[in-house]
Amino acid sequence: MINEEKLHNLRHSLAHLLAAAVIELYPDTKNTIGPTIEDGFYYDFDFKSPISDKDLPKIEKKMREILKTWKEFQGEEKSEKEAKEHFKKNEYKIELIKEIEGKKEKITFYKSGEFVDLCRGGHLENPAKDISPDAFKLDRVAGAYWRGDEKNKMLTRIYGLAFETKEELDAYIKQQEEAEKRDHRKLGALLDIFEYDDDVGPGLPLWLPNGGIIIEELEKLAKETEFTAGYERVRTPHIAKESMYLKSGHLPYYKESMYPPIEYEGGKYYLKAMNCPHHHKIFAARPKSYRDLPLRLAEYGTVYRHEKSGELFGLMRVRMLSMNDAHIYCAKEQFVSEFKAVNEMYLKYFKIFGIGKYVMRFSTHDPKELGKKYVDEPELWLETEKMVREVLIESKIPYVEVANEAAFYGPKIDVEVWSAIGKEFTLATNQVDFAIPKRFNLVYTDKDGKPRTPLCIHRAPLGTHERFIGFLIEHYAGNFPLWLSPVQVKVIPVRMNHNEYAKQVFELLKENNIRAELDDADENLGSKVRSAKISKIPYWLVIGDKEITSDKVTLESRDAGQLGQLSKEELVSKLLEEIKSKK
RNA sequence: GCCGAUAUAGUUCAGUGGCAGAACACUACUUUCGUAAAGUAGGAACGUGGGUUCGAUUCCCACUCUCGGCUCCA
Repeated sequence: MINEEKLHNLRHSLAHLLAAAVIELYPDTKNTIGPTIEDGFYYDFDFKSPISDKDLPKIEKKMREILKTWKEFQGEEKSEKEAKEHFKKNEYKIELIKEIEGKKEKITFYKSGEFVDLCRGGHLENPAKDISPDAFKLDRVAGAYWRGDEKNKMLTRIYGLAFETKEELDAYIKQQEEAEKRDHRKLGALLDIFEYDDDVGPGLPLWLPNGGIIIEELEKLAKETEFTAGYERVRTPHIAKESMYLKSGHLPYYKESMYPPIEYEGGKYYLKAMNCPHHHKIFAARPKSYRDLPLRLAEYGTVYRHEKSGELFGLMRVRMLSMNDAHIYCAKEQFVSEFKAVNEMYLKYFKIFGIGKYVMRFSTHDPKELGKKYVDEPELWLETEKMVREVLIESKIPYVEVANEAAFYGPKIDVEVWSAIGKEFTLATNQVDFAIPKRFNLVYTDKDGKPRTPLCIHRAPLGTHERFIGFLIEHYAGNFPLWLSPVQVKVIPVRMNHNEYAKQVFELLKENNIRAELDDADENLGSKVRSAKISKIPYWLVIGDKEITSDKVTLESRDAGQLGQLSKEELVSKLLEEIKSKK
């Protein structure tokens, strides 16, 4: 088994090799940086004329040629002057050299064959011997901004896959192909869950009936859970006047991702991109006492965000989102227990859905950005961040803390998950807001008769329908548990003359609110079973002479195979029990 | 938004400067069948707008959508 450092060195050496091959084939190209990544390496270049993935085989061939001549890596320390002289035509390297110099670190060059690069080291001793020429593959070409900043020039990034052996590379490629099969975009079409239409617009999904059922079930779960937890449901309009977003302070921070306003009778109306201000207005609609707190206002609120065209991705990144939103208004003393209760709700949901692989990301502010990216309340930032951190530690929830990623109005905790093809997404969010209630002059009368401003917790444990269902499709690979399955049972008569009895069973299931479908097509049994399996339906019933004679049904399961004969009553109670258990 | 790629029936994929092909799905008929595809027939497509050409789905240009990334995000 190769150790991590060796694999890193292998990939890092290959990045050098890629740069060497590119420079040899395209001599006027400027090479920039080339780190290793999870499955290989990449290198960013500034090409004089653009290249495409059609050029990769040629580059790959050149790499293999050069590899034979690379018997060692020689490191050498250079002065700033020598380094700048060597890279005088490459402004990117000059920038890096200045940076290294600024940090008072050593400048080192590494040379293999004819190729020299600015590098801090970490290579194989003998690339020609230690790199298997068929265990790497140039994967794709992509654009990437210099230093990851969209204000900078766009460079051309070449990605490569690299492993110790060809077998590992092949296994990795195979595994990626398997993962693509559970891609929610593919399964979403196969299972008739959602669709896009050019006339409706990009990022605006149409939920087909099967998607509609999943949405209804999720909302039912949320409504029941929130009712028990003391939330109250509200409803708010989809548009609002500009003045509200000016008051909330959202407009300067959010204008880019809001749809342009509708001008009407001299006023500007915006499509809402968040529900918070509307809920704040509901808080303000009646005078509040400390006895009204905590006040928990919930709504599956639909919002519109004009995400950049290149950012759209299946159901995971869309322009219309229905959010499992709620705002909890509480006194400072109530904050910890409320925040804890919200966390517990998250964990309860994750248990229901069997979500185990996620990261809790605690995002805090950056004092340097106060007044710019974040509201200028240095003490409140520190105070609320401390409270959140303590709740996390006390609840023993593993988390990572990242600075400079908070919302503009307070710290937040995001739940990060990965899509089938490896993209990272925030599935759910839980945010503290100490700023906007003040801007809206939200107050309650405290015990001492004085007005006080409440804290606000924004929370959306089920995220948005779009992203959550996109995630669930991949999480279950389309094999939804019974309670979420659009079709729960398919009734399959063996021959046409069994249709009548099958229809009776079908009606019985429907009377019990079980989502059944009757397949009375003039087809043979094998073909009907096949279509039930392809649609990933959790249960089907086979009805033929045997069943009619015994007045029973034969139950079969997608996950557990043949379950034998049951009476109709047993069938209904078994299914209802499983639906109720949400297993 | 930026860099690169793609676009042919509902889906997966062929193909061509001169009448557009398959499989599955769909519809009808035949068949009446016990566990992942019965048979026959039929309807159904070259993303949009320009250009080159006697003629463009094919070549060129622009746009749009989608895909792979970057940036951003629930």
